[in-house]
Amino acid sequence: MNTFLKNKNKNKKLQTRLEIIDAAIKVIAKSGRDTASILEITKVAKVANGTFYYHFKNKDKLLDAVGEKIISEITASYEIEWKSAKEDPAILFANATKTNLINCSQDPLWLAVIIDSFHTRGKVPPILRGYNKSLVAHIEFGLSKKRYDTKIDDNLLANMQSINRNALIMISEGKVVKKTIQQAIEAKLRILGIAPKEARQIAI
Amino acid sequence: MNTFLKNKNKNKKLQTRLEIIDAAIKVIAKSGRDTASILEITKVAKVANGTFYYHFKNKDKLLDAVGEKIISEITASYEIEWKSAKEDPAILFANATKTNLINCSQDPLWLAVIIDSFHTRGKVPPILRGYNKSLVAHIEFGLSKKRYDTKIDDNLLANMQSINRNALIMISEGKVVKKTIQQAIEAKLRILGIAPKEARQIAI
DNA sequence: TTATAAACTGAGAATACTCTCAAAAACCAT
DNA sequence: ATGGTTTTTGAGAGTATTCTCAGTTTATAA
Repeated sequence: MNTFLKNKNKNKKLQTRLEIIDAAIKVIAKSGRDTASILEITKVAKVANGTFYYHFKNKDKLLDAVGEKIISEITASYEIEWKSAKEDPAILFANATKTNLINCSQDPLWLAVIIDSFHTRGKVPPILRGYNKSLVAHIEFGLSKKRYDTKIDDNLLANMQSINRNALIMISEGKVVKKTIQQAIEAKLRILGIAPKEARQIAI
Repeated sequence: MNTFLKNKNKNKKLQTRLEIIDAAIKVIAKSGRDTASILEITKVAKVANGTFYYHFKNKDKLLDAVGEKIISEITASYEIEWKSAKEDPAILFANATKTNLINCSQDPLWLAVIIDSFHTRGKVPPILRGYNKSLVAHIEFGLSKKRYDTKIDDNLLANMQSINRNALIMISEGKVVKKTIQQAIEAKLRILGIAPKEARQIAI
């Protein structure tokens, strides 16, 4: 069998795989990761139950794939030049938060899955894994410029993530996106040690 | 049958009920609300599976009872005079937060159950229900004294709760209690609009 | 001691879910 | 068309869970 055939088959296989992932996103958005069943996902994807197990070893692997898909969609056109030394770190950070929250809010289904991924015991889902690294870099940049008054530790990072999460929940419940994002930015900057009034200025 | 007998029987019934609730707390602390099974709970409580259904209509009712038990334990000796008009609202709020977090940390099992109760989709568990009311009262008091710079809304309350939750998670993971509580207080005051340095002073 | 109501028991019915596997279908180079 | 390979199918084995219920045990008033 030549390469062409192999690619043909690969594409077919890939397409079914993607259909299953899309169905999973729908079902997870509705019922949450834990309650979502393979049976319902395959029903939505219109494939047989066994097909699922041809494509994924188990439910965990599917959840990884779902997380990776959403991450890649969200971060696709998402690059912040936080290194540009001239800019105010607080403003860079505000912009990054805004971009991030807007990207997450693009699709109600992603929003639901991302929020669901915060409700996690144990293993951190892939959706959340990459986030801390860039967050730390941002905050370190601000600290190096003496812009913030805080220390970086797990507690701080958790609080930053929680503020994002709460903003996303508000958005998913129908609150005005722009105002909600402003509130999130203001809260985060205040925790970092920006003066209350200035934090509000930057957030607007 | 006279009252005495009825009371005797009631006590016996009550005791079994309490044993089931205690077992439930152990199992939920280990596996979380969703994964905890009646079967395992009755095994830990050393009663037959059927006994559970003699005492509780279903798992939901048990979870309510667990929440109520923990709440009542935590709030037993817990009364803050936030009305005392002479005091600084920020200091009162700091003390309330401290008391609350310390109370929650008394027992690792409660801690685990309370943290688990934050990981919730849908219906708010009873453990969390009462909290917002006193939180709002505190913040309103501070606003009336022009001490804070913020507005009260769902987002603010959610952020306050999240900071508590993150502190409890840190404590349950072995972080130093005192320092963790200080960080939580500092973060909450900063979000409310207290100047960064002053927030740290109050938190210490 | 006995009668009676409350409390408890555990087998099993009903349901739901994950995952396997032998067989069928689809695909495509020849 | 043929044949070999990949992909899909769905029945069902295995497991786990919730909840019911007919029958047993326990406590105690009389």
